[in-house]
Amino acid sequence: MKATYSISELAEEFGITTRTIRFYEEKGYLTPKRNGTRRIYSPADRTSLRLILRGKRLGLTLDETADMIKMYGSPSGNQKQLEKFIVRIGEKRSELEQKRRDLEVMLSDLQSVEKKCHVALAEVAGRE
Amino acid sequence: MKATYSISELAEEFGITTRTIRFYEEKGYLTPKRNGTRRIYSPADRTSLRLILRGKRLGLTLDETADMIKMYGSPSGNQKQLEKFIVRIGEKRSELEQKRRDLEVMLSDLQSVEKKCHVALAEVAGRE
DNA sequence: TATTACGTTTACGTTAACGTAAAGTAAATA
DNA sequence: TATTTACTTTACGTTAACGTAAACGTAATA
Repeated sequence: MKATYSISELAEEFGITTRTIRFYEEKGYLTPKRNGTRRIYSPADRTSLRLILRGKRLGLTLDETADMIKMYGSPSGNQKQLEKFIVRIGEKRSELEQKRRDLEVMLSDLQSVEKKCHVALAEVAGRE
Repeated sequence: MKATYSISELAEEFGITTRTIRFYEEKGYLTPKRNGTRRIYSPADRTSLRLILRGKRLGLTLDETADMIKMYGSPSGNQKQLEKFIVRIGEKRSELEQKRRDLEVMLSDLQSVEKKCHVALAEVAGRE
């Protein structure tokens, strides 16, 4: 497990451009250390980046993803704050569960189309 | 089951604006009939809209979703076309399965945070 | 030592997916 | 008949998430 990463290493690993990584920093979603003028990324930075890209794949905005990343910190605060926080978690969860339902439907639709395809293929093959 | 819908009926049902629906038509993703100048939506149009919004929730672009909708038609063509089509379906499926894995991870992360919250709550409650 | 590789900042450009506003039509209702 | 109510077209505006290009710095290599 490497201790630090350059910007182009991360860009290559995740299949994105360095511009994208700098953009995330510009917007405050990443805060790498510097060696002189060069950016130095820690494993924690790398993890943040991974989470950002995961959120992106699921159609979350950067703000939404940043919100989720914040949630991952260990929960603190008084009773009221904790209770509010639990409510927020519940809201996020139902969003994600909706997405999961959408996914299941799409996947099963795809599967049924694939079956039809194989039937049609057998049709064609049977005619030669 | 209604036979036709007005634009505002659909907008209200799906929680979007009429502008959004007109935009989808402008881009060719919907093609309602007309009664004079008024748009008349069939149940099939409504289904298309539902699929578009489902894709949107999952972070698909309109083009990607339109592609998927096209796939849902009954498959036709010669052997080569069918085989190519099956490959495309497989690609789409692995995309969606990646999304599903992402979702599962996020959901389980959320759940573990929620547990921590309840522990913290018990802590606080035990102190009064 | 020249040049290649990798990095930097600054700044304007682009695209998708709508928002918003203006100005008009057409049917239903007071 | 006057006025809502619902709908229309046209057109410019906005935001997120980067792309692209210019001009420059620095460190390793030929």
